Amino acid sequence: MNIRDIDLNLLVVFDAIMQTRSVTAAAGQLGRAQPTISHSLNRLRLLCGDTLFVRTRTGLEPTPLAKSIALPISEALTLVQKSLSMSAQFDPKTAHATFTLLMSDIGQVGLLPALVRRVRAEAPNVSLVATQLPREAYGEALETGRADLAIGALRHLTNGFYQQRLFDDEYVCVVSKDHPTIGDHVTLKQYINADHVGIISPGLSEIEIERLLLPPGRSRRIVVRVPHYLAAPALLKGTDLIVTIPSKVLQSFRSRDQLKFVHLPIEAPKLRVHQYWHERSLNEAAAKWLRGIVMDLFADWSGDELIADMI
DNA sequence: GTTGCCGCGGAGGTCCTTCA
DNA sequence: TGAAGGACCTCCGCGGCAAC
Repeated sequence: MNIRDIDLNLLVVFDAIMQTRSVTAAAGQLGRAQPTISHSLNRLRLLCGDTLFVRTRTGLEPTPLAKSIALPISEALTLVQKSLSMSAQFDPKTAHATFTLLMSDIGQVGLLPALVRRVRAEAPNVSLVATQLPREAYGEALETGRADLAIGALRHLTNGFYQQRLFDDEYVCVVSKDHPTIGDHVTLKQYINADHVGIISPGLSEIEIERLLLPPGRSRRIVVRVPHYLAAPALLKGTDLIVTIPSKVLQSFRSRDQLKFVHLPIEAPKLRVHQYWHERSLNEAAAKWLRGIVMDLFADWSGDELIADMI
């Protein structure tokens, strides 16, 4: 028997006759005419090479073959029905799912704890995987489904991607508390002449950051580059280095007592943090639920409640 | 790759008859 | 009484093809 010859509706008819032990009753159950069900049964008989049901005084009695395939067919139909309805709706209370989120290390420290608490409260069988990829790999990860959501300032994600603003942040400078030349504020001359720590951010490239923060034609001297924000405090202590970071990153540093922050010497545009997803998951119920949770948690987020937990 | 058109085959419906 | 099946009709899905 070739699976291509099987019409799923024939299995539905078989299941209905198995339940009712009657062609007429099966027709009533399925909303079809009695001859229709009879025709369907006939096609099934030809496909299976078996009469499947024989008439007796008490109704249609299944043959041994019909009895042997009844349970697998019933389970298969249930599975198909469940699978189709699962894609259309998502019940967080009962759903088993794993979501992969792309976010920076600081996102994992600052944003993830609140998200985990919320997800565990609403969806006990849902797991989260937080990971960080090179900037150029974010798009492909979302496009192929290796990741469900990305959080950050990922301005390079445009065609085929959707975004939703979560909160705004601003850049600040951080230096060692005993910095030899920078006191309570930093001048533009001091900022440009200083030796900088560069963060290899998955969001904005260094060129984009320079364009945002510095007057045209000016550049910073970066003497050390690190891939994680959390590496910055150790590099700053006892040195004359300076790092430019979003203010919420500063709040996430556990040991801030040996550091001080100063405002930028120029008026820099706000850093807009969004959640990003690919159009493939635009209408997926599970993905919509996750985006709703993230939006609910971090829209106009101050971050204070999270920082309070960490200090 | 998508869309629209056309022809064909098959499934479903009704009506009716036959049979167990 | 209810299942099976024949005759006939309608409708719909699918494949092939062309155009974009």
